[in-house]
Amino acid sequence: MKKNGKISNAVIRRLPRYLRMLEELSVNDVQRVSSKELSEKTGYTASQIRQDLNHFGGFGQQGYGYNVEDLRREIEKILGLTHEYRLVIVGCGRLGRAIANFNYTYNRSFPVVGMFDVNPELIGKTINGVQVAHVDTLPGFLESGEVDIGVICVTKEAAEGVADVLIRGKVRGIWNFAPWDLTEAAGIPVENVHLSDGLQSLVFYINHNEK
Amino acid sequence: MKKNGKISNAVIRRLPRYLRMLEELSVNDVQRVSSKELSEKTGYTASQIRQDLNHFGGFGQQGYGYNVEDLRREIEKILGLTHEYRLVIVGCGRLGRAIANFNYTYNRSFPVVGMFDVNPELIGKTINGVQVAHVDTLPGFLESGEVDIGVICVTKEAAEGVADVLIRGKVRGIWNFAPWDLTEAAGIPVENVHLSDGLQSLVFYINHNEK
DNA sequence: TAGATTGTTAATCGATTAACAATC
DNA sequence: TAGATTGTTAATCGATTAACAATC
Repeated sequence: MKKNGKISNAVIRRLPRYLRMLEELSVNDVQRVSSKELSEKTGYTASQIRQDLNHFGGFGQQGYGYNVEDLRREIEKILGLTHEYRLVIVGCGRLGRAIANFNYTYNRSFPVVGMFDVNPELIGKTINGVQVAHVDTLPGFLESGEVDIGVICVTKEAAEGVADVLIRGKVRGIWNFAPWDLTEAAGIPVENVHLSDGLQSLVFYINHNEK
Repeated sequence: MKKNGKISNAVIRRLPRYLRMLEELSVNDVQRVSSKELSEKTGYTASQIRQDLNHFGGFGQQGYGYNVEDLRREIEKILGLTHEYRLVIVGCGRLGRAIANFNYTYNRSFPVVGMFDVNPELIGKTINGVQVAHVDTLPGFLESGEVDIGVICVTKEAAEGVADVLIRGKVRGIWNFAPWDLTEAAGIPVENVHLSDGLQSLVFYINHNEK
């Protein structure tokens, strides 16, 4: 990071989007891209894009723009996507299995190394090559130190207990899909995904869609 | 809406969170709540909460606070959660089925009325009481006019085509889980859910978690 | 009434946009 | 060189926070 100041959350949230656009350009064998072109693709202003990227360093070249491959690699470096992050999924209902599959298909740098549930019908089953184990075995599994991120796909009621186990087991971050807010008081970064929040704001816009 | 000015996106995104807190209070038979208490629960400042709520009207009472039930109902009214929204899910892979199940379990005011796929192995199967049909039958199904929201759970490649069909079929909003940005140029509100964006910013914070 | 807490205005803060000199 | 486009500073805009009078 070039600048010393703290990078705002808003900037960080835009990086994955830049990355997606760059990957697309890369796939299409586009070599260079200007902030103006990125602006058209992302909907952010060209000014904002240049501003954002400059928080981390001068990746562009005056009169030319940005080299697609270089910029992609830089953003990957900034985010830390240069190596794998091992996931355990706790809760193997449909959502847990969907995440497992999603990661297996699109997100190869986030391998699922363990899956846990309490349901005897699921335990022992193999999902994308990973056998579901009982949650009671999770603390022992975490002792291996091989887990980076815990994914919580259990009910609201069970979520807090699972979070505790994951934190005690020293995972580095939590991706929480339970409808319950795990605060950063946890001491590790937490990404709370509230699917129905998004659906509810969609409903607001449906009802206020002037036209 | 009391005030005439446009309500900012940031405010709308906070409403579902307020609603969640109020539902919890309601379940616990709490009658009244102050902006200060809501502040502790949500992490937003009391000032911001009062500001937010006042965009829509004076729901509180000086010296007392807010009546939990009333406020809950008001926010539901603002969002438009006073009646059902019928969903069709396009793409019945694990993610589509997870959404179906999620809605079936937690979101009873968003009934899934149709599920569609192209995979012959899935067509005819019943998921939470809904039979999966071939996507080719989707335009006909939409003619009934009984669908409010289309949920896109197909691959990136197929997403645009599905969006076209949904828009032509006059759904009122789209909930898009495909890793592709459907712009609001669609003419109807769209909620793009990019699961991996969240995971990637989590990784950033994992790598920059000072402590 | 006194105490509490809202509704609302004003102050502050931060993020976005505009502008342009630097330079490839 | 001339044209293009960045990097960066300054201006603007909007959102958040602070403060307090209104009032239950």
